[in-house]
Amino acid sequence: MADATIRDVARHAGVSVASVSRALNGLASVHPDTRDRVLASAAALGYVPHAGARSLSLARTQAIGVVLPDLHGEFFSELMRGLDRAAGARGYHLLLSNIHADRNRAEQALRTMRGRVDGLVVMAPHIDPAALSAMLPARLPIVTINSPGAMAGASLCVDNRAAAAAMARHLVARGHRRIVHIAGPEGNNDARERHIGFAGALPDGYDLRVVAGDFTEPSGAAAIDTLLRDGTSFDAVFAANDVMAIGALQALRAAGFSVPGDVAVAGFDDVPLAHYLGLTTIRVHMTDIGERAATRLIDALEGTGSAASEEKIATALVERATTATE
Amino acid sequence: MADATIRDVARHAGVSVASVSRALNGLASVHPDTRDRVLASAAALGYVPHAGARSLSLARTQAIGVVLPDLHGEFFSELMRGLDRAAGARGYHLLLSNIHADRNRAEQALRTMRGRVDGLVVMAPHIDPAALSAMLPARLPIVTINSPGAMAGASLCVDNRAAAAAMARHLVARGHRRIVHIAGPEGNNDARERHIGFAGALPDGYDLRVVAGDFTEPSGAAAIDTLLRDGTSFDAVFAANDVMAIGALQALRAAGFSVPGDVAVAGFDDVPLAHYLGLTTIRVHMTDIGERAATRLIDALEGTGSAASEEKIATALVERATTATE
DNA sequence: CTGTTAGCGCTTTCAA
DNA sequence: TTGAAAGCGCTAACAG
Repeated sequence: MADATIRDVARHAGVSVASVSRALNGLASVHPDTRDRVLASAAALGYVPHAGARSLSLARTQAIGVVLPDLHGEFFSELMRGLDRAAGARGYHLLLSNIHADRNRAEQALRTMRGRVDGLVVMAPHIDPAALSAMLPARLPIVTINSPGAMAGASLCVDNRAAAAAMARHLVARGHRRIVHIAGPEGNNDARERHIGFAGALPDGYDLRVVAGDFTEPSGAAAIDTLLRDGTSFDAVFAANDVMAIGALQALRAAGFSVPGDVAVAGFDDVPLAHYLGLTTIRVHMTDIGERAATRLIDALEGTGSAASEEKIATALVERATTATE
Repeated sequence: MADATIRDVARHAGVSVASVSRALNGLASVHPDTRDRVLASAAALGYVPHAGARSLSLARTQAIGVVLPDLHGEFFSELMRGLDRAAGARGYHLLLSNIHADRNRAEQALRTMRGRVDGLVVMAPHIDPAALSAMLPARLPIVTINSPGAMAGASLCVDNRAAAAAMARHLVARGHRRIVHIAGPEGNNDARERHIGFAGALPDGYDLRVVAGDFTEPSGAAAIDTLLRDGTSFDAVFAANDVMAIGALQALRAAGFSVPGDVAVAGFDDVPLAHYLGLTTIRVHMTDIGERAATRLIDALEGTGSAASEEKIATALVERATTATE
C-alpha cells in the first residue's frame, strides 16, 4: 500500500484537506476537536508529509546546496560539520554537489539544483566569478567561500594575505633572511593571495625566491630538490600549504639538512599531521567557516540578514618546532 | 522577473508545454523543427527545469539521502567521496543528514526525507535495526552500512571479525602471548565485532586482558595507565581503533616502554596518522564502501539489482613499525 | 507529430 | 472555524 497522503488523513478524520494542513502546521484557526481528530488520524495512518509537494507549493525547499571542489580529509569534513550544524539548527537540509574540473559537468550540477534548494554555498577557488554566475540559475541566493573577486551574494574569505604576512613577520623576527616560498598552483586564488601577502610583508632588502608547486606533497619535495640542485642557499621555507611543507621537510632532512637548525619550514592549513610533525603553520577553522556560511545564507533567505558583503575569516599562526629558535 | 517556466518556453516557441517537455527530455516523437525552436527558446529565456516540480510529477527525486553519525576526518570524507562518485555518475544527488544521539531529532531528520529522496544510505552502528526501521518512512529503499543485524534492505558490512582475527594471528605469529585489547564503547557494533573476532582467533592458552575504551585518544592512554597501575604485564596491545592505539602508544612511550621492543601496538582503521606513526593497523577502504552503497541502492531503485542481502567488505592488515620484530 | 488535460501532494485564497 | 478549488511546474495519457 502506498504511503498515506494528506487526503487519506482528511478522509480518515472526516474533514477537508485544508483542515488537515492547518492542523498539522499548527495554524491558529482550527477547532481543538478537529485538531485532535486530525492528529489522531495522522498517527493512525503513519502519515508523513511529502516534502517535495510541500516545497512546490511553498516555493521553499528548506534545503541549501553545497558545491565544493575535491576537498580532502579534515578540511572537507570540518567544513561540512559546520555547515550541517548551522543548517540543521535552522531546519535546513544539505544537498551536495562536487564541482568537477570539467566545466560542463559543473554547470550541469549547478543547474540541476534549481527547484531543489533555496540557496547555495559555493567554494570554487579556481573558477572566476563571472563564469560562476553565468552557470548559476539566476535568483538563487549564494554565499561564496574563498572565491576570487566580488560576487552577487555574500562571501566569506579566509584572510590569506594577513595570515601569510604574519608568517613573513614571524620568519623575519626569527632572523631568517634568505627565504623561499613554495607557491601553489597558478590560477588558484588562495595560492595567489598567500603569495602576495607573504611577499608584501617582507621588509626591503630581503631575498624572496619563489618556486612553483601544486599543493601536493611530491611538489613540495621537488621544489627543494630544484633549489638544492641550483645551489641556491636559503634559511627558511614557507610553503603555500601544509602538504607541500611536509614534502619539503622530508626532502630537506633526506638531504642532510637539519630543520629548524639549518632551515626553518612553515606551511598553511594546520592539517592534523602538522601537529604531529611539529610544523609551524596557519590554522583555519573550517568548522567556523561552514557555520558562518550557512548562517549567512539562511539569514539572507529569511530576510534576516544584510545584503552582499565580504567577511574575512581570521586565522591563527601556530608556532611549532620547525621554526623554533634553538 | 521570476525564473522562466516551461510555459514561458512554450509561449515563446509557439508550441504546447507538452512539446517543450518532450523536446527537452529528448523523446523521439518530436519534429526536428519543433525541437529546434524549443531549444532556441529555452536558451533565449535561460530556462532551467524546476527539479522539484519534475520530481513531484515523476515520483522520483534523483536524490539519495545519506544519514550518518558524527564521523571525523578522512573517514567521513572518503565515504562521501565514494558515495558522491557513484551517485554522481548515475545522475543522483546526495542529501545529507546527521543522525544525532537524540532519538527524537534523529527520527525527525529521517521523516523529513520523505518526498526528498528515492532511497537512503544509513550508517548507524549504535541504533538497533528495529528502532531504525520504525523511524523510517515505510517503502523507502535503504542500504545500511555496518548496522547490527539484518534489515529490510541491503547491507554493507566491514568484515570486522575477520579483520580482528587476522590481527590476532599476526600478533601471535610475532610471538606475543600476553595480549591486551582496548575495547570500543559498549553498544557499538563495530567495537563488539572486533572484540569477538579478536578473542575468537586467539589460540587456547593465550591471555587476553580486555580494558574498556571509548574510541578517543585519551581513553587509549588511560587504558595503558590503568594496566600499568595494576601491575599487569603484557607484550602486545590491540586497540579497537587507531585513535585509541595512538593514545596507547604515547602513554607507553611516556612510561618508558619501547614500542615495539617491549610492547607491540596495533589499531584499526588506518587513519592518515597511522602511516606517519608507523602504526600497524587494519585498512578499510571507505571510498569503496561509499561507492558500493550508492551503487547497490541505485541498482535497487532502478530495478537492476538484487534484493536484500548482506555484503561483507574485505579489509587489509597493514603491517608497520609498531609490531615489527626487531 | 502535437495539443489538451488531468494529475503528483500540498498550501492557501475565497466564500460560506 | 471550515471546505471547495485554484494553483506550484512538470509529465503523461489520450485524443486529434
